[in-house]
Amino acid sequence: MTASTNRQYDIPDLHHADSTSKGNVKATRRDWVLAARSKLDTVAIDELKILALAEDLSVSRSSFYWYFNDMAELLEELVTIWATSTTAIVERTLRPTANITTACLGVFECWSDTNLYDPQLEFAVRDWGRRDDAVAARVYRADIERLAALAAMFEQHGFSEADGMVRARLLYHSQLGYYAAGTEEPAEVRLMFLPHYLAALTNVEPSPSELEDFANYFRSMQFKG
Amino acid sequence: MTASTNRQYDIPDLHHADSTSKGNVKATRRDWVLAARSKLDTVAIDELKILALAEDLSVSRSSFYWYFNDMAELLEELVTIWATSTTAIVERTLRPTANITTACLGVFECWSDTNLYDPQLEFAVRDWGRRDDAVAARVYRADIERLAALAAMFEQHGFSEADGMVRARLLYHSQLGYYAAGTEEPAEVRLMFLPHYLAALTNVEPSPSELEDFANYFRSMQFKG
DNA sequence: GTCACACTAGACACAACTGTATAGTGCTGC
DNA sequence: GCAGCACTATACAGTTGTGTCTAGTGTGAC
Repeated sequence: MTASTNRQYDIPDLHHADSTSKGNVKATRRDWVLAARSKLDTVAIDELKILALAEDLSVSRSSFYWYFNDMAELLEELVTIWATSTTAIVERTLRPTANITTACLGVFECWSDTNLYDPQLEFAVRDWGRRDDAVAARVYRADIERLAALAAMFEQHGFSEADGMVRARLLYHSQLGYYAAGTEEPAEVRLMFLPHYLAALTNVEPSPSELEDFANYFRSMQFKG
Repeated sequence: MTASTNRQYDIPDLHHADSTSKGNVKATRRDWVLAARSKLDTVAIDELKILALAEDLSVSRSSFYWYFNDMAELLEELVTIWATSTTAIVERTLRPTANITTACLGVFECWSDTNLYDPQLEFAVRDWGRRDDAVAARVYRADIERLAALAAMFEQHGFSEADGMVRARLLYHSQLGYYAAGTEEPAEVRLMFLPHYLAALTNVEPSPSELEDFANYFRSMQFKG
């Protein structure tokens, strides 16, 4: 392979507007990653083409090979980014909460914020896993971890082990299924269904103030893109 | 991975064992379709290659062009096959049933039988829809139709319109999510969770005899693979 | 000002795949 | 037993993608 591994970049949070104004730079490593992510709405993750990304960035292909050895390296970075969503979910299941309703609403925050959980990337990786065993194993572990965390959350609020697991699955799988179906609804429609969802999931009627708090949070997120 | 696949199979509805024993025939149109379907575990539907299928069938590419104008025509056939699953689901929601539990169990029959509902094909088409608008529109209509049928089923058993819709979504989306997560569990494990699922979905405890009947049906299906 | 560094352009060789054109090949029916 | 239909093999030209190599180019440091 090429020896072009001179990087100073550090993607991790992918923030900070590029201060890389030095040299003859047209596309940064981060630009390539972002170009890849935004291509996922028209191309499967394992069918991303260097040429196509180069055209999107108005740069020649050779720029790519400066930052990455090959496409596999870029894809690895995408999967790494995807993996952070598991942390976000698990973190919320561990928050101390007054009741199961607010506990669930805490998790729902993830589905409100594409910085925490990006459905497009989620399904891109998941689809890839359906064809690639190594990716499938990582997706599998993530699912196990998420479900275990959610089940523990239900148990924490008095549900039996089996019942907690089923409700964890209902919550998680129905959310996955919601995105799998590609449902796109206005925020207000989603909020309208919310109390019924919560009631079915928790067996407890949510209180108006709980709903109100979440609705405010949810609406505020819609504007941040 | 050899291609010595002398099949006698019969997966979907397109039946009738090929009486085409005439002439110099090595691969029938149906063989091409089946080869495509069985490739979906390693290749995205819109990335199927004629060359690869030909190798699987131990036949030259030109055979393909005798049966199809191009790959688009084969894919159209796959989507047509996929579409039959909607009919299977809707048909079951319309069956007269004594209570909501048996009504749900009727629908669950679809998830037990890959002739009625093939998760692999389902997600292959769905993934494709995520990148192709025309396919997305067909998937969207199928989801609407399935959800409306399920919601009507709940309403038929006394649920309010909003509650029926939410429970229809929970049932359908959680099933989609279950497959999206690629969960593979032994039949007995799935049956163990079943009563809890039903209770959460319907708000009614299922009776032992209802569970028993379904378990027998479900187990019998596992061997037909 | 000029030099080195960090990056980029363009060209080349190669591989995979598509669609078409042409020349078979082996049952089946008569 | 042979004519013809239904299908198949092989060859060719064209497209799209990859990875590598070599020769740049603009900017900041000195």
